[in-house]
Amino acid sequence: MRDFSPQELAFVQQFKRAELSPKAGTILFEEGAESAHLYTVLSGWAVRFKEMPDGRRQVLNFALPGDFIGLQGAMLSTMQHSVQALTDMLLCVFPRARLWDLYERCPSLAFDVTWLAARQERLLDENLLSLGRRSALERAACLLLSLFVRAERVGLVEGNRVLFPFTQQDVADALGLSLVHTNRTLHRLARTGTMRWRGRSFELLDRTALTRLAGYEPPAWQQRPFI
Amino acid sequence: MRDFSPQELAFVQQFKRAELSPKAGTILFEEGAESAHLYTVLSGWAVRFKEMPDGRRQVLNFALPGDFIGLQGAMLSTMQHSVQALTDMLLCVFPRARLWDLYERCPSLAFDVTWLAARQERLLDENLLSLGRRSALERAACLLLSLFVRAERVGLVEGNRVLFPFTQQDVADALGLSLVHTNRTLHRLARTGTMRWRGRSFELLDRTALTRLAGYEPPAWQQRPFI
DNA sequence: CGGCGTTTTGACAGGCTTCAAGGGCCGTGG
DNA sequence: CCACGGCCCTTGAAGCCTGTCAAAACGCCG
Repeated sequence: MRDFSPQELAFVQQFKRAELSPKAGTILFEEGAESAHLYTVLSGWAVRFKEMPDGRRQVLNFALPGDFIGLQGAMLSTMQHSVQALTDMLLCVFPRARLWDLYERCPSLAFDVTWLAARQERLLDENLLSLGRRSALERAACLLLSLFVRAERVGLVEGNRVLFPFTQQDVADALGLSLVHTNRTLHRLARTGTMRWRGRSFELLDRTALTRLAGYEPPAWQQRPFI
Repeated sequence: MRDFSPQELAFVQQFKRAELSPKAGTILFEEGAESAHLYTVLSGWAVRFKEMPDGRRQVLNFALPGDFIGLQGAMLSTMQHSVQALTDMLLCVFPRARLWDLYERCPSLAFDVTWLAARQERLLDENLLSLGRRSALERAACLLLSLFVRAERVGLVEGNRVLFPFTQQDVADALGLSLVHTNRTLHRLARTGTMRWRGRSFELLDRTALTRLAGYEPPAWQQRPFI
């Protein structure tokens, strides 16, 4: 993510008790449960989502390498959302109990944690705008573009292709649409010639046009500044 | 919010350079601008919202006493949303440039900042579920109930009444609905006998029933734990 | 080859939006 | 004191976007 000072590095090493390699499909956190630690995603994709008693499901967002998961649970006792691995993953485990130590002994890392939280909040804001005010087509364009850009940042894009490890059902749950309508919308989007998505492989054909369709200002993807 | 240690108190005093008393309607932050400081709400209400070029507007959430505003701007350079005062307010000003000092010199307060960010994120998650998966009636019930509970926490409720300082247009923009449909929905909700909202005065008549209508688990409003 | 999860397509119903206009409240000014 | 304008709330009607129901096609894997 960024260069660490030797001191920070030592500290991270000390915490980095373990790594975890959950298989695709593994539930990493379950709504309502207490979480003993939080994770940094080293590789792989995950979904963060909520479910209602009657089965309705909303995807809150996706987690990619470099993202934190479980911070909410660590700060506020129980988790109020679930997280599931979409691919095989590699996670860096961070014991929740030692979060306070981190704040006391390594303020620069504490700052990073808050920075990640703020970045996450910005993503959620953007999604909120989508669900509340964008049409189905705009939403789809917006989501796919956003995921593409994020994937690009962490080097998951080759040429103009990414492997999207989720189904149309996942996309539907992220867009707040029905599966059927999501399918039709994706086809409509494909017919604009701005992108292609067959199987699991997504291809960006015309970034400017897709951006315009999304009503989307590509959000100059902030890098963590050096304080 | 909680009891401070003398040390923390001294630190806060030192930062608390100024208070600000914006009038209702004042824009506190503007989308796209750099922000020089962030605020803690001491009293009054504000809206956090985003706007699209064509005028569509989505309110992201409301800020009440005890909430932070502007953290995103402080951590990630430019603001990507606007904030407007709904009432006359009293704000505690915190210079952005000194945020880092706080992390270095007062970890317990730094921890609080992150805690607030996590709480905020949880609110956004809940809203996301509303916009994506709840019907208009459920959304309205959910929002009103959530605002009532938050107002209750900070002592703004008398008996079972609160003063909601926003218009139906604001609610519509929060729910992601049109003004017309929001109006109809609010009437439909009133007809269930679970609440009343005339003028600016909101009255909760049947909390359990309204909760059920919202498909809402009242989210045990976490207090900040003593580490 | 059979089975299951995913994607696709069609038809129809309905929730929500849009357009339009009227009503109520309140502060301002003549 | 009353007329006026502005903002907010309310109500009606028409139509579109999106949801639901249903079924078939596809692709993958055992």
